[in-house]
Amino acid sequence: MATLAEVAKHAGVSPSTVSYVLSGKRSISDSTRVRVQAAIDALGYHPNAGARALASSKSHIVALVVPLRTDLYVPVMMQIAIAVTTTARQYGHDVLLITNDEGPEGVRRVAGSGLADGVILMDVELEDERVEVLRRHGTRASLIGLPADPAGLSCVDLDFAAAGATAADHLADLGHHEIAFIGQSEGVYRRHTGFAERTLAGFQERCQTRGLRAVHRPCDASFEGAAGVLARIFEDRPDTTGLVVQNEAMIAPLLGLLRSSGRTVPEEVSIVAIGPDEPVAVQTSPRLTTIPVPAQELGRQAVEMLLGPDAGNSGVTLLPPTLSVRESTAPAPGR
Amino acid sequence: MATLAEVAKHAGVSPSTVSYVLSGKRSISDSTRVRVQAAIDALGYHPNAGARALASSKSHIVALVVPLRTDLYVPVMMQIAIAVTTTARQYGHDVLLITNDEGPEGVRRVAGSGLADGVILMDVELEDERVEVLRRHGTRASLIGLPADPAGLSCVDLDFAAAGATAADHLADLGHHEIAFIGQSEGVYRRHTGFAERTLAGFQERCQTRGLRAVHRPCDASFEGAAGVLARIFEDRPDTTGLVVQNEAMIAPLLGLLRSSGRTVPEEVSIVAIGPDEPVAVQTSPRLTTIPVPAQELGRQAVEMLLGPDAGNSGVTLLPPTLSVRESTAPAPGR
DNA sequence: TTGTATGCGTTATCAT
DNA sequence: ATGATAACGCATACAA
Repeated sequence: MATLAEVAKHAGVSPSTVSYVLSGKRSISDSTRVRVQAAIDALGYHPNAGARALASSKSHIVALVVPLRTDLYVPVMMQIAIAVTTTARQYGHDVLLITNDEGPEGVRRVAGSGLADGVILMDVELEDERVEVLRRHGTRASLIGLPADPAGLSCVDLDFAAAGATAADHLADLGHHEIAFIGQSEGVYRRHTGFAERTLAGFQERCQTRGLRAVHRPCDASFEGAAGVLARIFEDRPDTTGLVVQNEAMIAPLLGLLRSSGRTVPEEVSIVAIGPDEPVAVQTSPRLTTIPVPAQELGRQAVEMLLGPDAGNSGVTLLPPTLSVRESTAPAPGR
Repeated sequence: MATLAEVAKHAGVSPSTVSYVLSGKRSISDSTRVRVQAAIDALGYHPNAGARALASSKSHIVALVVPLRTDLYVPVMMQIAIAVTTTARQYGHDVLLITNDEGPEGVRRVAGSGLADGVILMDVELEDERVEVLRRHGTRASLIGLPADPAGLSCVDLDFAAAGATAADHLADLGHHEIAFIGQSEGVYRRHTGFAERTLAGFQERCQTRGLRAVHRPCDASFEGAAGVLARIFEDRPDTTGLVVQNEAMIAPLLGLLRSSGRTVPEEVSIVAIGPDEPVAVQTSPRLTTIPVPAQELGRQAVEMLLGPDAGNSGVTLLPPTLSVRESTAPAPGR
């Protein structure tokens, strides 16, 4: 591995000149720049990451902390992770993957060792130990999701409350009166996962203002779970004509169950899905009306908050939900 | 940030002693070890990653190169990524995420800069430029998947040929005669993606020995794709009673289509799925008979080959397929 | 516009 | 069993 010093010798300049050619932090005459560049190419020089990190006390690495739970939908995480990685590259940074089985200790480790310049937290909980570690440590961080107290932090998330409200509105506009919210598994609510609670709150509030009768049913990620929930809904409230589903894994089973129970979508039952657009919504029949979670945008903005032009400005960014009307929603029957 | 030198002063020992307490590379009297440890705790010392990497020329980081294509099933990658990360941690390593949009250059970057000690390649193609970069560079690497020439490389993969054969066997054992293989999208085969070709080859060969009539149909990841393929299969060969599906995203649509076209599973049509077990197979109705891709095991072994006790031994590890018989396969009708 | 010299925090070699 | 100290490769403040 060639070193900067060797490049300098080869080009007949001083080491600092080579360094400045690389960093562009001071002006270099064209002639020497060319010579240096030639030497770099000739020797196949690559700056040593460790040395660079030591000298500049910047690792050019951001840590991405991902949950390893299986009860939240995986493609969203993957999309976020990829968006984070590609965006970080645009700022000359790499991404270190930290799984949450290390807990807060993982965050302490990467922050304390200077391994990462900044940390991105996914799947933030309302009271999150990792956030405390970051605060104490003074590490630059950005969160995807909202903790109970976001003071001094950079956070970005979908405005799930608005998403819930939008779903209710859409069904109300179509003349539905009895609707049901099929949510995540109970554990998610028990952990007080922010996004789930906010969606539900926004949904319920809007149902009230619009005069809709609504029920909430958590749903385990299994065929039985879906079957049980669905049966219960139509037993308790046979006149239910609208479903809001925030449980992407259950979309396919749900559609199958509705079909085999003889309820047509959207003629008899309308469905609005809150979740990832990509894999599921467009592969179903009928195609789903959705309020997509903008995974890519979340990842991008998280990095932007960390490394972008006005990094350091703490604050909460709530992305407005969008409604993609497809084929799974229609006017309520008998209207 | 406390430094090693400060810890040394605080403990009244020399810097090297502290270093050796940390690394355990030479014997230390209990008394000083305790004093040093106390100083470490008192100052909240964490070794600086950059300095450590510079001095030891080991970053304790492995790079994981993930594809960003959307036509291969995402959960498998996520499972592999997580397995890689947790296993790497057991060896005291972290994982750097590299997306394949950087191409071979990304590999060159992390290897050349010493950012990573080793590289794990996912979604390896038969002729893979990245492999050449690694070879030239002499970087330690392990591949998940098989290149055309694996000489000198550590590779691990599911034995997809055996998997294809196992699927054929299972259907043959059940008395099926006309069967169809629903594969990945055409692009995957055009790129000569190893696993797809090997599965198909193993399948076709075994069909021949067992006297089965078989057709292969690539399938795009869309509802229309599934519908078209299915229609074509039953038009060309109305007596088809067995389906082998290696396209996890299409499982749900396929089941839906079969149901709405009045073909019952498994009474009239049997289905064997080759793909991830977790999310899809157990959420369907009926539950799918599968030959699972052991994502976790693949990730674990890839790390093991890189960092484990006998790392450096190049060689190809083909994991034997397993067959999970569930509810989607039954004896051929009329037997 | 370019060169010189020092320091970054560890590891590891050589002493003792 | 422990201490001194020279690398490690680069960035940057200071000179010229």
